[in-house]
Order: sequence, then C-alpha cells, then structure tokens
Amino acid sequence: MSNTAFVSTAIPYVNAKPHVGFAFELVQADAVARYLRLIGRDCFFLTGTDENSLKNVRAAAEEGLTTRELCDRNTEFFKALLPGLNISNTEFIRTSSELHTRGAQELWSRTKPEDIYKKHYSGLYCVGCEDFYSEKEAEDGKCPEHKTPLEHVEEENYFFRLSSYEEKLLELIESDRMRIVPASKRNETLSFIRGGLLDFSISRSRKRAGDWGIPVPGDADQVMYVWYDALANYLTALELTDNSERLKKYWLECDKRIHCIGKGINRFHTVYWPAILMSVELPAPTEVFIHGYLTMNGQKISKSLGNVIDPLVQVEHFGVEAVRYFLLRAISPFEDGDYSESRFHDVFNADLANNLGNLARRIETIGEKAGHVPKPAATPEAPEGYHEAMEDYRFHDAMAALWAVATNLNQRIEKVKPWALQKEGKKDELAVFLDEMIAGLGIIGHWLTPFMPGTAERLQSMFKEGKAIKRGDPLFPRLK
RNA sequence: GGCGGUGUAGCUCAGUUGGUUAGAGCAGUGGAAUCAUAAUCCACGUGUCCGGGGUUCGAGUCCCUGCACCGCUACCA
Repeated sequence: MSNTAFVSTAIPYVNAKPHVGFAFELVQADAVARYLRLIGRDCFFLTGTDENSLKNVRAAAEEGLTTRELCDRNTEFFKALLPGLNISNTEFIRTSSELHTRGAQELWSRTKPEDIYKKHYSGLYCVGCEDFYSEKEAEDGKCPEHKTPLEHVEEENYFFRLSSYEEKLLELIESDRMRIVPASKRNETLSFIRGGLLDFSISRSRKRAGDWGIPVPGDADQVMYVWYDALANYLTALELTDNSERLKKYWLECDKRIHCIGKGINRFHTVYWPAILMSVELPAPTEVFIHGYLTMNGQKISKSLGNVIDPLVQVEHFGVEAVRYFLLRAISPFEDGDYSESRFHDVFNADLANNLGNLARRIETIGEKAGHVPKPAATPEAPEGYHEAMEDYRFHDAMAALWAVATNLNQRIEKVKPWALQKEGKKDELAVFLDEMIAGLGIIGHWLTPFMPGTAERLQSMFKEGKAIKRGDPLFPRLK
C-alpha cells in the first residue's frame, strides 16, 4: 500500500458561471481528499477547467471576445469558488494551458499505433450551429435550433479502436480493480460494455472546431476531440510529458487513484478513459465515484427556469461550513438531491445550532465557570462505522456517526447535571465530567475535518490542552 | 422497444441471507429541566410497507402481474 493518493473532480466547461451542482462535486471531492490526508496519505487533489470546447468559441463570439479572453475571464469564476468553499486542491489545470497541450499530445503520441486510425465521418451538419445532429435530433432533416435544412457533410477524423478493449474493460471492472461506486452505476457501465463497443472519434477538423483546440500531432488540419483532451487533464496535471516525479508518486506508484464525477459523464470515465490508458500502458483509475444531480426546490436547475443559484451567494448567506454541511449530510451522495432553502434552514437550526453548536456552548460555559483546563489528549478513535462509510463515499453516514456522539453528550449532560455539581462544590467530579465531554467533542473535532474543516479547527481550539476554557462566539447562531 | 432501478410515517430516508408488537432524523403534541443559541432531555406514530395475485408455518423482504416515476441504450464535463 502506498501512502499517497490522487483525487480529482471533473473539469467543467467555462461557458457559464459555476452553479451549486459543481460546488457539490468540489465539496465531495474535497471531503475525500481531506479524509485521506487525515488518515495519513499524501494526497494530490486536482481540479480545473475544460476550455477546448466549441461552446466556448461560440460563447466568446456572442460576447465579442476572443475565445482566449472568454476562457481567461470565466476561469476566474471557477477559481474563486475554491477559497470560497474552502477546497484543499493542490493543483488547478486549465486545458488551454501549455502544460496540458503538451501532455495531451504526448498521450496521443504514446497511444498504440494500431489503436488510432483515420475514417470518414458523415453526418447532418448545421452551418448556423457549426455542429452535427443525429437523425433522431433533426426532425425532417432540419436543424432543431434554426429550422433550416441540414447539410450532409463528410469529414475525415481519427478514431480510437475502443472495440478491441471490451474484454479487458470487463475484467477491469468485474474484478473491481477499477471500483465503480455506487453499484447501480457499475451495472450501467457493465451492461453498456456487454452491449458491444464501437470505436469513437477522437478528433475533428480544425475548421469545424473554430480553430480552437489541441492540434493532433503530425496533422495540422485536425484538433483533438474535446473529450479526448479533457480526460487527459488528469495526467497532464501530473506532468505526464516530463515523466515526472509527480506522475510516479501520484499515479504510477500510487494505489488510490480516484475520480469524482457526475452521473452524466460516467461512460467517458469508466469506458473510454481506462481504454485510452490501457493503450498507452498506464494504470487505470482505481476508483470512480459517481454522484447524482441537484435540483432546486424540486425543479431541475436551468438558466431558462431562472433558478440557477450561485454557490458563493449561499456561502455569503449561511457560511461555508453550513453550505458544506448541507451538501454532504442532507443530500445523498449517489441519488439526485434537492437543494431548498427551507430545508437548509431546518437542517441548519436542528443539527448545527441546536445540537452541535449549543452543545459546544454548554460545555464552554460550564468549563469556564469551573475554571477548567483541558488535559493533553491523543488522537481520538473514529466512531463506529465512520471509516467504513468513508471508504464507500457515504459521507452522510459518516457524519451521522459524528452527530450521534453529539447527541450522546447532550444526554449525558442532562443525566449528570454539571450545574448541580458546581453548586454543591463537587470540583473533582465536575472536572472528570468535563474531561469526558471534552474527549467527546475531541472525537467530533478531529473527524469532522474532511467535511467542515473550519468547524473542526474551532472545536479543537476551544478546548485546547493547557489553556483555560474561555467562552467565545457561538459556532452557529440560530437562523430566524 | 431492450436492459436496469425506484415506489416504506407529514418530509428526507434505513430496513442484512424472509421470522416476534416495521425503524431513524426532522416536523408535530405533552411533560421535565435551567449549564446553553427559548437550545436540551424524556414520552407519544390506527403507516392499506404503490395495487392485485401467489409461494410459505410466516413476506416490506422471494415469484408473477398491473400502475407510477427514474436511469442507461455511443461520441452531451
């Protein structure tokens, strides 16, 4: 077992501002990375932006910017999300960067020659959209967007010979050498592969791509298809080109290589990507964790509905810690979940203010009055079921285990009645009781780190060894 | 159409290989307590476990069937 780990998010398109959906993924991946560090692994945590897309070319044109200008500007919105959500990424990769470009070309060049071939691609093309439509999408051969007749266009593209990887992929997944979580998504992938794999296009004409993208090595008329290049980010960020120490440490010799992705891009990560890696003789990821989508007050989040919420506005409103708590605890990691302010409000008051926040306050007050000084403590053991939950990406269950500790402490307070001990002058008994309480809060303060690093830190400093307890501000003031 | 999944208390969901009075959290009602952010603690659920058949001594849990919703079904980060 190596003591390193690699964790990544998917890289979003930058043609629009980030919304809560991506914040959800960032926070989950961050919890994974922070957890791995907490148990002693040196974790490389990667996120970034996908910029070589025709969508970006178009979005830029609409705004009268160059594609580069649009990408530079919008990438900042995504970067701003990271400190805002307290994300502990170690690297941020932009696919329009020089490092990525070189790396993606290197990946292409290393691909087995027999796995890449040139083939005619034909389809229905809309000049207005500069895009192809399938016959299903195009009613009566007309563009669904422009309602104009589509042209039949033929083009030569490079294809990847995915068809020759069926058996190897099945073996990889069935053996769980690449573990897909949850099982329902694993089944989806397996049945997709069993249905037979077709080769897929990995390039397009430079012209059709709007002269934007990564040139195919040795063919100036072709750029890489955005999917091929986007997937490469995981390795280009590790300095694939230079065969670096990073690559060795966090991929080649690392036994935890985790991708966190949304359900819509399962196939790309569990079929195409491992096949590409096999062709270049690099190891596949060891785990792919697939999360669901968020809805907003029960509705799909979309621009047209006008219910796109900016995660940073939420953070401003409720604080990072509360936003992270809600996303990780109140929403299933695997199923679609609903983000509603009324539920947020309820969960905030019940769990954060009333339970944990009030508990910490009670102990602080009692401790301060008693003039208590916490003793040094060893790293506390995690509650029952916590590690198992984390291994399976059941963040909500791991947190439930932590909150059960808080509930127990509240119950103990009622039973022992420390205020009575104080009145009766039973100092020793009170001190023993306070040590018990502080030990309990120490468990929470330590193991809460992956989810709510700020709160974990505050809890730890509240009851720091050798420092007399002094009441501070409440952790989570109740919401009205 | 094909393959797969879901449907359990007002809400969000747990329910191992079928086994006693079906559970948790939140919300609600009543009480206790006063260290605390009117927070906490205790007590309280007559739920057609989607409908209908069936297997079984016994089914939320297995089989068949009907209904509703969802996912995948090839180039959408």
